Amino acid sequence: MSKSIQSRQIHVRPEPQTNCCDCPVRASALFSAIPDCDLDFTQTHRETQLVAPAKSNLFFEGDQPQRVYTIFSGWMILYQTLISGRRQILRFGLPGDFIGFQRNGNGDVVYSAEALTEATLCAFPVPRLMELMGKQREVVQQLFHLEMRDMNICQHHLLGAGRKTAEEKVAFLLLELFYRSRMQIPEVAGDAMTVDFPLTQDDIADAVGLSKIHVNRVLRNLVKQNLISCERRRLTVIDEVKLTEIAEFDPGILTTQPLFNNMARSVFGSAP
Amino acid sequence: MSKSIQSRQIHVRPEPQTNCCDCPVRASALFSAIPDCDLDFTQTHRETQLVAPAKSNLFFEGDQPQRVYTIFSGWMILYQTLISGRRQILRFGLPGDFIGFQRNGNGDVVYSAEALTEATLCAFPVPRLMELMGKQREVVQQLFHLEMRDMNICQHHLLGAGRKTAEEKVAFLLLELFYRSRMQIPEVAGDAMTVDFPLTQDDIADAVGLSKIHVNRVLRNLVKQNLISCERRRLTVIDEVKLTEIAEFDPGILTTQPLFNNMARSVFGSAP
DNA sequence: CGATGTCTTGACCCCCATCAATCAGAGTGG
DNA sequence: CCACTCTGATTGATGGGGGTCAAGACATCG
Repeated sequence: MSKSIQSRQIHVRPEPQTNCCDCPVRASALFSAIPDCDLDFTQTHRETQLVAPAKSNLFFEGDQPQRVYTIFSGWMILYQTLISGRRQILRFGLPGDFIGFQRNGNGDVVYSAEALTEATLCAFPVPRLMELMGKQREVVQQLFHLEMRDMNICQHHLLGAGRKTAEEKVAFLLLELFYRSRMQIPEVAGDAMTVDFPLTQDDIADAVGLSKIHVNRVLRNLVKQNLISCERRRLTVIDEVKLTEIAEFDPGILTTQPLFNNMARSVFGSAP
Repeated sequence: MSKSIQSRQIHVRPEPQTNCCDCPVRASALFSAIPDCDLDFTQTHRETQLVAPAKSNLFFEGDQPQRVYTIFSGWMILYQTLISGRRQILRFGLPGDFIGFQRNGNGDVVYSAEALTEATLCAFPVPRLMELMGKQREVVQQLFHLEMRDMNICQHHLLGAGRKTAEEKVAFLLLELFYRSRMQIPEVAGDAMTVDFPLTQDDIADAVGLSKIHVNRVLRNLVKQNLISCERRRLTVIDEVKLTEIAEFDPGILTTQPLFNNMARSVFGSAP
C-alpha cells in the first residue's frame, strides 16, 4: 500500500563505470568480512552504482525493488508515514548501511528511503545476494550483524519514544548520530567533537516523535546548558558525559556482536 | 549494565526428559523449514527444555546467556527499563518465537525476558546453533525470517509510539496480538474472534508507552464503541474492519517474505 | 532581488500523566 | 465458610508536557 504522499520523485542516475567496491567505509560495510582475495567474486556480482540527489527517494514503502543497496556516501532516512501524512523516521542510513532487504509478506519494502544529502549507493540484485550468501558465509554473518545493529537502534528508539522526555529523546538521537558519524572514519575523526550533521529540526522531530517547534526549544535549551552547539549543518558535542547521562545512551548498541563473531568463526569456514 | 530493578528472581526448572521438538507450532518455529527427515540432526542438538513460571525472568538485559531459546508455549515479554524504572515492552514472545540471539557489542542480551504466563522453552547452546547454521541453510533462512518479522513489528510500534494517538496505538497492539494468537493454530482457530489474552492493562501501557490509567480509559472507550470486548484474560474483536482502520494495521507485517523465500530457494539447496 | 526553506519565539490549550480513592476477583490461611 | 491480602480494573480531579497556530527573523539560492 503505497502512501499518498509521493510529491518527491525518484531520481537516480546509474554510473556503471565506477568500481562500486571502492567503498571508503569498508570497515562497516556489508562485505567487510570478506578477505581481499575473494573480492573478485563479489566484484563480478556488483551491479550499477547510483547517485541519489539530495531529497530524492530511492524507493517508497510498498514498492518491490529488485535490488538491495549499500550506502557508500551521504545520509539517508528510512521512514514510514501514516494516512494523515505524519511521518516517522525509523532510522538513518549512513555509509556502510545496507537497505532494502527487509520485506513484508507481499515482498514489499516496509519503509521509504530518501536521500538527505546527495548519496552514492551500490545496487545488488537480490538473487545475486542470495547466491553470495550461499557461497560466502561471511556475507551471512555480516548481514546478521547489520540487521541486529539496526534492530538494537530501533528498539532503543522505541524505548525512548515510549518512555523518555523530549530532552532525553533528542539527546539520544544526537549522540547516536554523533557516534555513528565518527565511527566511519575512525583514524581521522575518532575524537573530534564536531561532525557534519545534515538533519533539519524537522527531521529530528520526525525521528523522535515530537513537533519541530518543540525540538527547537529542546535544542536551544541544550545549547543554553552548554552541552552542545550546532550551527548550519554542524554539530558539536561539548559535554559528552552529561549528554550521555541524560540520554541513557550506550555506545555498545552501535557495534556488532563479538560473541556472535567468535562463535561463528569457529563454525563458518572461508568460502568453499 | 544490569538494571537495578531485579526484584523478580529467575526460576527455571530444566526438564530434559521431554522431547523438545514436539513443538505444537512447528508452522512458525525456527526449525519449521527443515524437512522431517533431517530432524534427527536437530534433535541431537537440542538441549534442555525449560519451564518458566509466570512472572519469572528468563534473563535480564546485560546478561550473557550461553543459550538461545525457542518458545513452545506461553507468552513472554521482552522489555527494557530506564534508570528511573520506567519499562518499555519491545515486543511479545509467542510460541514459535526465537529469543536471546540479539546481542550488543559486549555480547550482552539487549533486553530482559519475562514469562507472562507459564512458558515452556527449548534452550539451544549458541555454538550448536552456529553449527546448525553452517550445515542447514534452512536454519539461516528461518532465522532471517524471524528477525525480519520482529524488525517489522518493532518499526511499526515505533511509528505508532511517535505518531499515533492513544486509541490508535492500543488498537494496533490488540490487533497484532489477536492475529499472532490466531496464526498459531490456524486449523482450529483461524477465524475465531476471541483469543486468550494474558496481558494486564499495565502490560499494554508499557508496550504502547502510555499510563495504565489512560489505557483503561481507551479500552473502555473501545468497548463502548462496540469494537472489542474483553473480560478476564480473553479478548474478542467485534468490529475487525473498523479497528483495523483506526490502527492502520497491516497483517502483512506478521508474515515472512515470500520474495526472500523464493529467491533463497533457488540458491540454497537442502543440507549438504 | 524576490522566493523558498529553516529557525525562532510567543500564546493558547488539549491530550495524557499523575495522584488518589474505590471496587472486584483470586488466592490463602484459619 | 469467612476475614485478610494482593493484584488488577475503574473512575474522578488536577496539572503539565508538548502540540498547534501564528508571525517574524534569518539564510540560501535561482
